[in-house]
Parts: sequence; C-alpha cells; structure tokens
Amino acid sequence: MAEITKSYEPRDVEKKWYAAWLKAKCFRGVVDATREPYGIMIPPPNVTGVLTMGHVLNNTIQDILIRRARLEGKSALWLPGTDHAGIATQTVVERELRKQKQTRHDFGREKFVGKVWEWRAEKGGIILEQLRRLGASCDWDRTAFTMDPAYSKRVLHVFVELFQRGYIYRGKRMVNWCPVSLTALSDEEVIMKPVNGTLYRVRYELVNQPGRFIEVKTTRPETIPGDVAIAVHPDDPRYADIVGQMVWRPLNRTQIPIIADSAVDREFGSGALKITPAHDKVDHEIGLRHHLPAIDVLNPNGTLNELAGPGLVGLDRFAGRKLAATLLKEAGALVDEEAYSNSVGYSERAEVPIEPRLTEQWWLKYPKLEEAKAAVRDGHIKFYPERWSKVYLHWLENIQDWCISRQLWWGHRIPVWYRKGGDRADPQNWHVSVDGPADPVNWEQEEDVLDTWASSWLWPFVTLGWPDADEMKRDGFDYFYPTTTLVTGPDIIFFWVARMIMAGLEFTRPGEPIERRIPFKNVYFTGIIRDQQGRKMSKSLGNSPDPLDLIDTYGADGLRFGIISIAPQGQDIRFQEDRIEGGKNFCNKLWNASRFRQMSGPAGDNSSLDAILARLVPAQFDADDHAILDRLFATTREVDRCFGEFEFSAAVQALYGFFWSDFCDWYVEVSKSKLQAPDTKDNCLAIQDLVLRQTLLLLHPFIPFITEELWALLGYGAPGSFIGDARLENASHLATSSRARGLTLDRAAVAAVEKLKGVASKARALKAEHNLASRRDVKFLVTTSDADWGTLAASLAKLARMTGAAEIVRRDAVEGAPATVTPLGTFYLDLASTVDVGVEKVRLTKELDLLAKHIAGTEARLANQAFVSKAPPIVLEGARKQLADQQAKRAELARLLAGL
RNA sequence: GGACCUUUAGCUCAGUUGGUUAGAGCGCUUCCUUGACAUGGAAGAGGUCAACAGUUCGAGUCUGUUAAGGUCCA
Repeated sequence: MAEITKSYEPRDVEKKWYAAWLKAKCFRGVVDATREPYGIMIPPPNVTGVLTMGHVLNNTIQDILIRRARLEGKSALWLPGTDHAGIATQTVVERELRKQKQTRHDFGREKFVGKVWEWRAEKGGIILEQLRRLGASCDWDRTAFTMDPAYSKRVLHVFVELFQRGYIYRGKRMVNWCPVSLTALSDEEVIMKPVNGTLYRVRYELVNQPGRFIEVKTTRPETIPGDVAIAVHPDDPRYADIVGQMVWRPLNRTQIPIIADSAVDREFGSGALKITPAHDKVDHEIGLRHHLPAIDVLNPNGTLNELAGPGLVGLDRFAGRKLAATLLKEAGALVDEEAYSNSVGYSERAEVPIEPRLTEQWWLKYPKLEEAKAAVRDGHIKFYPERWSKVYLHWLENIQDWCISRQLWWGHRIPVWYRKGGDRADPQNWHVSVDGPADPVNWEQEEDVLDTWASSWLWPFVTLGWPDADEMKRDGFDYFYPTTTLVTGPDIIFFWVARMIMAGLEFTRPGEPIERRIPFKNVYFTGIIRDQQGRKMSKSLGNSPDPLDLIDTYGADGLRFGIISIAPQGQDIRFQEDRIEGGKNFCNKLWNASRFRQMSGPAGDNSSLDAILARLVPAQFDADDHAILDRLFATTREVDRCFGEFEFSAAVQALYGFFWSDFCDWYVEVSKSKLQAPDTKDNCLAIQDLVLRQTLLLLHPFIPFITEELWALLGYGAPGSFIGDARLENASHLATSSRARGLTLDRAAVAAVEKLKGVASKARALKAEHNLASRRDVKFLVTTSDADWGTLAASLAKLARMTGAAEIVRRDAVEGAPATVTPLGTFYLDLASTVDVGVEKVRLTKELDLLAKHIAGTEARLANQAFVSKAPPIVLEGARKQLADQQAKRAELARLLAGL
C-alpha cells in the first residue's frame, strides 16, 4: 500500500480518479428493476455559458444527491446537456461576424445557422468540460442538446400536438419587442427597472373651443404622432361636457376625439390620457373597445418612421423624445415638465428598454394549469424551501398566454407552412406538421423560431426518448420518470419549473394519475451567490471569481466543501474565499488523520463494515471508545436526517465538527497513549478504521476525489473497485450490525468523556495562566471524590498526555497552590514557588463573580412558585441539580480564594 | 400597491416542535514546530440575539407593531 504523503495535493488525484471513473463508466444511469431509481435532469446551462459560482453551487448539490443515491444502492442517473439559448447564442455569433464587418444577412439564413453550429462545435462544450473539473458525475454518454435533431423533432411534435389540441394560435397582439435583437420576448424575459425620466405635461386644444385645452401627462412625447384619441373617465365631471368633441393633436397636427373609458385613472395627472394604441398595452385595449386605428410611429429597430412626421422621422426613439419636447414647446403645447421615476421594462438579453409593439406572433395557452397548481398544492411535488410554492402558485393564478415565436434564425423553426400567395391570417392557408406539406413548392415555411424555453420545458421527458416507444425503452423512461429531484435557482420558477410541470402533465402517460405524470418529485431551490457587498455576481461587475482558479488553488473538493458550508437552505450566500480555504484545510485534515492511522500500525482487514466490526474487542472498550462510536452513530443519524430535509450545509457542519473536534482533537490524541499499550492497540486501530471508513462514506458525496483516494490508500475497497461501489450503512444499520457483534454502546461513557474534556481544558488553562503551557513536566495534585477519581484513574495516562503533565496524583488536601475546579475535582498545580497570588486572586474572583450571577438566576427560577408548579419535572430536576453543582463549585472556589 | 426574505460575536452565518451558562468558521490576543497535520495545536478576549409590546412559569425561538436592508410580482 502506498505511503500517504505529508500534505494533500489535489491536482493529480483529481485528474487520476476522474479518468478512472469515466473509464469504468461509474456514472452510467442504468435501468435496474432490483434497485430504486434516482434521477436528476441538469437544468441545461446556456450553450454560450461558462462556469460561474452559481453553477458550482447548483451542480455540486446535484452531484452530492446523485453520489449519495449511489451509495444508498439506488440506480442513479444524472443527465447532462445544454440549452441552445436562441437570442444569447445568435447574439454571440453575430458579434463575431460584426468584427469582420459582416451581418447574418450577408450569409442568409441557412449559412448563418451553419455558422452557429460551427461556433457551437468549437465553444459550446466549455461549460460541460468545466463541470468535469468540479467532479460532476453526469452520465456523459447521454449528453443532450436542445437543438439535437432528435430533440428538435420532438419539440416540433409537441408544437403540432398543442396546435391540434387548440392551445396554439396566431394573432396580432401587443408583444414586448426588443429593438436591438429585433424579436418579440415573453413577459418573463422582460426585467422591470426603475428609471429616472421626465414627465411632460402636454395640452391639446379643443377644435370647437379655441383657447380651451385638455392636458395629459406623458413620459413618451415622441409617440404623440401616434395618438388617436384622448380618453377620460366617463364619470369624471371635469370633462363630461366635452366627451365626443375633437382636439388638435399637437405633433403631426390633426384632429382626434375625446372618448370616455372607465380604464382611465382619474387620480393620475389631470385625469386625461392620451391613447396611442400601437405603443401601449392599455391604450391598445382601449383602442379596440372604441374601434380606433393604431398608428405605429416606430420602426422595428426603435427609430421613428415617416408616420411620426417630417420633424421626427429617422431619429432614434430617445433622440426623438427630446426633439418632440422641443417641438411641443415651440408649438406652445408643452405646459411644463418634471423629473419622474417610473418602472420601465428592459430586454433581459440586450439590456435596452423594450417597446410594446403590435405584431403577428404565435401564442400558447398554457395547458394543465389547474393540475399544475394541484401538483404542488397537494404535495405531489415538494418545494425546498416550501415558501417558493407561494410564488409558483401566484404566478399560475395570474398567468397570461405565452408568446412563443421569436424573430430569430437560431432555434426550432416553427412547423407551420403558409400557402404561397394566400392570406397568412387565414387558417385555411396553413399547414401544420412536423414533416411539412407534401407539395412544398406551393408553400413557404413560417420564418420565426420557437422561444428557447418552449423547447427546454420538455427536457425531463424528451431526454428520456419521449414520445418514441423504442427510444423511451432504450433510455429508461418507464424507470426514471418522474425524476427525483430538480435543483435550480428560484429565478427560474416561471421559465422552467412551472412550465416543465405543465408539459409533463400534458404529455406524459395520458390518463394516468398525477403522481405518474409530474416531471420530478422534489424541487430544491438554491440561494443566489453574492459578493462581499451583497451584490449579485455578474460578468459586467467582474465581481465573480473564476471557479477554475479556485479549483486550481484549493482543489475541487475544497471548493465543493467550502461552498456547501456557506450555503444554508434557501438563503442567499455571501461568498467568502476564506471558507473555500477552510474546505481545503478540512481535506488536509482528513488526509493527515488518515496518514496518522497508516503510520500507527499495520492495516487490518478493512474489506467491509463487518470485517472491521469483527476486529473490535468490546471487552477492552474504555470510555473514549464508547464515546467516539456514539458520536459516529449520532453523526450518521444527523447526516441521514439532513439528506431527508435537503440541508446540505448542516450535514457538512455535522461532519466537520465530528471529524475535527471529536475524532482528531480528542480520539486521535487519546489514541496516542492507547497505541503504546500492546493490549489496547489493535482494538484502537480497529476503531480508527471504523470511524475513518464511515466518515469517508459520509463525506464522499461532498468531496469525492480525496475520499476515493483515501478509500484506496487505507484498503477499504478491493483493487480496481471504487468507493461508489460500497453501500453506505445508515445509522440503524450501524447499530444493528454492532449489536450483532456484541457491542452495546455505553451512553454514560459519553458523559464521562465530556467531563474528561472539561478537565483537560481546565488544567491546560491553569497552566497557560501561569505561563507553563509549554512545560511538560508539571505535576497536578487532585482532591476529589472516590467516584470521580475512579473516572480519572481509568484515563490517567491519556489525561497526562493531553494536559502536558508528567504526573497526576490524588491528595486528601492541598494548601497554597494555584488551583482550578474541574468537573472531576479540584486540580492543583504543584509548583508553589511560581504562584503569583495576585493573578490567582483575580482569576478566581472573576470565575466566582460569573458563577454568582448564574446561581442568582437559577435560584430566582426555583423560587418562582409558578415555575415549580408548572414546569415539567425533568426541567425542574435539571434546575435543582444545576443549582447544587453551582453551589458546590462556589464553595470550592471560595475555599481556594480564602486559602491564598 | 401585493407577496416573501433578512436583522444573533469585528466579519460571514448556525441555532429543528419554547427549557440548564446562545454556538461555529474566519479574524484578533498570548503561547507552542512534542513523531498525523503550522493547511496545525493550546488558551483567551468578544454578544442587553434590530426596537417595542404581548402570550407563557420560562422567548434568540411563538404573536403583533415598528425600523433598516434585500428579492420577486404588479
């Protein structure tokens, strides 16, 4: 067996094991009817993406779940892939073309799409490669891409199905238009931002009453040429006499009517509203009610067109706004202007204000709305943290039809053909099918593509071969669907989670119960990773560390351990690099404890839990042996619980505390004495082997590389096998197996060890205060009861070593030596000459004062008749015992103080 | 305007059905290279748990109000 080096060097270990795992196909998700399935579909990152800290957190959690599932004996599938990300990817490629002064139009649709595929082949796999560095145990053979031909065909199939089922329609409606990307966006792709602008007060003169005006307030004077009416509330007495009259539109001067509509807010401004149906959603609805025309004064790219009038035509909308204000002023129509802050919708990708715009688009009425609500409300799908279900339900309650067409070239081209020369608005001229019409020369295909999300909402079942029966069988649809857990960010509830649930319910296993059709059973929402100032990490701020740099510095395991340790369930995370360093340090600690074990004695039979248990000699167990195994079992239980509740950081903290404090700081230290004695050595080594084995198994999902390496180095697995081949015994299994080996843990031992720890700590503190911390030749004298001396005597050698003492001796009485009151008696430092009486007095007085405070509190509680009569007996008894202990300690301290 | 989250040590955060003297990591102070680990060990300083009111024998924990910060939706 190879010797363990002095410190852990992750780089080569990670490379070696990842290659070995791939070679042995450890990550393959296989159908195995004898085992329980566990499935996770990766939320496919954008094909343009590079690994961010958010991905690190997200994918580490997925890997933890998958690796734990394997250790629990489940057949696990983690299916990876990427999303074609229509706008983002097209933008990236167009930007590259622009560097060579070219546009996509120079190539034409087919050639441009070819360029995108080239780009994807070259750069589109980066993020998946980076996930491998992190240790992600995805079934890479199944890597999917939403533009794969097979995937694409299934997306089109769904479109055709939804069309035939009456969910899809075409219509000229208001959409969110991005003037940079030149495409429609869904409501979810629009980000509302507060904007500081100007509110212009504009007056319109009545045609029949020159000199009388009606005033409106607007932030967008450049759209005035598109005004077709002024609207007031029908019950507004201020305007009752002029409804139906005409006013002069001050830009592109013409006459427009005053109309009455109850949608007008009487409280805003003067209570009159200019109606521009082509450029505002509410105005559009009002326009429809009153049969008004819509005058579109903007070009698709956001410049003003000839309908805006000769003064404004050709200008960008923002320049047009300024000039419109000037023109209004010159015309005497601008009453005044004021600074104004309002919310403006921005295009998520292009980061410019969107334009409400009337265009022909394809729309989807969401299917299975009610069932999607029920799936979460009735607990078929569980959200962690649960509170996000409220956000989910609220969105579904207020849902609007989904604009699924995009004016892009990169994406799934909508499978609709129009009869050449026919009216596209007339469904008689449509052909809707996956394969297209039989006589293609007579038809032209719809130019638009589908929203990316209209392909990725099918991810959980399309990646399992749906709807083709043979492919579903090949990919294990029956076995893995519904998948077990989805891990994602709450910002994606609407884009993904809700839509995936609806798609699953609509399309999979028709007629079967809801729990068979949902796409996943659990949804875990991660927090958002922020920087030290609490800002979101983003490329533009440059405040995100490169995860690959962190892996180089701290190792993948260090990064994983660190990020999980600062990621409590459902809370945003402030990133701290020192916690990642802490992860690395923990790995090194694990490494060195294993190294100590290796140096302490020859390896025993470590081939299985039972083999190790068989090496234990329960008759030789001392309190420390009982205590460490008790803590191991408790920690196993706690980690079991954490996985049930998706509390990963709590699991990591439990493991950290157990391994570092209970095992390394105490058990390994006391082992040093036990290993000197031939009669206790083998049992002690067996206990170390047991603890290390179970700890490696518990830690493996979090830090897979180092645990795999140590598993091999300590001989837990047969050569050629992996830690992932082992089965993780849960807490009750551990207890049952050890009972079967005649081992019953003595719970009292745990309390005894706690007392011994207290003794060591107090004794070391006493030395430190007398500047003897480094002396190893001190002698402790102890006055104590027979019972407590019994506990001390059983651990004397260990205790001497732990406290750096040459000797610990019992005495009936000691006078004039510095002392400390420990849980097992009073310890005196037998170095009378060094006593600084002043220091001693200060120390003892301070301790006495603190104790007096606590005693007063306890006495007050016990003196309270209500407490004594109402508190449960166990609490009452605890309080009485506490008081007795405190009083005894006070008496001892007082005695010591008086003796100085 | 509606919904939700956060407020505990210098910093970042735990604290699970209310119950002994509120914890961890980092940072800070002092000491220690003794054969696993200085990526380490030991000791120590540091908190009126945002504020107020209420429920209770008992509140960091439950209820209400307020304040500050944040997120989402309209």
